[in-house]
Amino acid sequence: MASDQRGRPRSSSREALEEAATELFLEHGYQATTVDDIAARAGVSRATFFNYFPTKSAVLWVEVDRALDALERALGSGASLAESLRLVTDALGRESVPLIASQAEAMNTGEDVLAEAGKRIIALSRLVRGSDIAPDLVWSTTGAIVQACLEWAQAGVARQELQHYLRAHTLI
Amino acid sequence: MASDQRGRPRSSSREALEEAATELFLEHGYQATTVDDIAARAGVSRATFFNYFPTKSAVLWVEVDRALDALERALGSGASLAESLRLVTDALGRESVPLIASQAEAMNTGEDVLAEAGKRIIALSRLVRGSDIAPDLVWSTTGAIVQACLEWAQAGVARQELQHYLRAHTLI
DNA sequence: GGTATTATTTAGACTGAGTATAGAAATACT
DNA sequence: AGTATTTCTATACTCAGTCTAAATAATACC
Repeated sequence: MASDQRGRPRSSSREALEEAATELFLEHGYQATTVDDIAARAGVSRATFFNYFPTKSAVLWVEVDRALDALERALGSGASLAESLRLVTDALGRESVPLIASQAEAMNTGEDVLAEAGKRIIALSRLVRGSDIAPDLVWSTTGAIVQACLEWAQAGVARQELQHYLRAHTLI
Repeated sequence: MASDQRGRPRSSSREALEEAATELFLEHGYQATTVDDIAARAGVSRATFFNYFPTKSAVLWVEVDRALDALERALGSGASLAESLRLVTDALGRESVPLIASQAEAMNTGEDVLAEAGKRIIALSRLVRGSDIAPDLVWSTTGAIVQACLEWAQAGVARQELQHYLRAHTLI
């Protein structure tokens, strides 16, 4: 197996699965692609898929989940929400728009992917609740963050950094 | 309550299913209850359950979905968001808190119910987007509505009408 | 080299949600 | 009565996700 070559362990199976899933989602749509299909194209077994991803949809959300984890860590170290958002978005390139945001349409995603989006929004709201934001502003703040991220993700060639959209909503 | 032994139960299957599901969710938790269990207690077949509810979790959300439908109708008739919210909440009694909101904890609901909550939030955001609200305020407005509804649902004996909480967030 | 240890992968069986369909049973309508 | 329509059921199916136990790496250590 691959040892950690720089910081985190690199698994070729994981990468192969991510790649195979992305291809198949774009080729045949999210619904029409089964976990078996993904594993087959990646050249591993079905069981291996679930070694690396808890659910089929998780492949679509790796970047988002990583960002949420980073935000949680930042908040955990005592930073304010605004500071934490700055921190997390600093580490984000202008072009690293999550796959799910840029390709959702092409993948013909349906209700289940929608539900997954909702899960992340709720997870975000929990982080906001645990931050320095006043309790009665938790959800409007959560909504504003979602809004900023969507504007960023859906922007075309004129896309600016995520921080710009957060600033426009006076979040940072 | 049990129905008569011979022939079909007088009450509609739908009501029997709703009741059976609620009981079982409270008795054994949401996860531990299968659709088979619900159908068995309701005295109907599993297939009948899916005649009335698209998913197992839908039983928990009937009131919420009804409210969302009402909001959609109100907006469809040209009313502003504030007016529509007033309209819908007028038809809501002070005590008719959705089952899911008041009993979620007792039902030991997990990730899937969370995902269902997220679906409704996204559905709400779509309605807001189709209303008179400015595009860049869609999500913060959505968040504020969610906040108000949660405060209402989670209020104890001192609960006031939903309109009170919406007003506190300057939504109506 | 060889051997123990550990990480990774695998097959396979299982549960349970959700879908599809065709037919049976109840109800409504005339 | 008979017929149409709705409601219900049996059954078989797909697929996601869980679990277990074993096989196959890869690595560490001697």
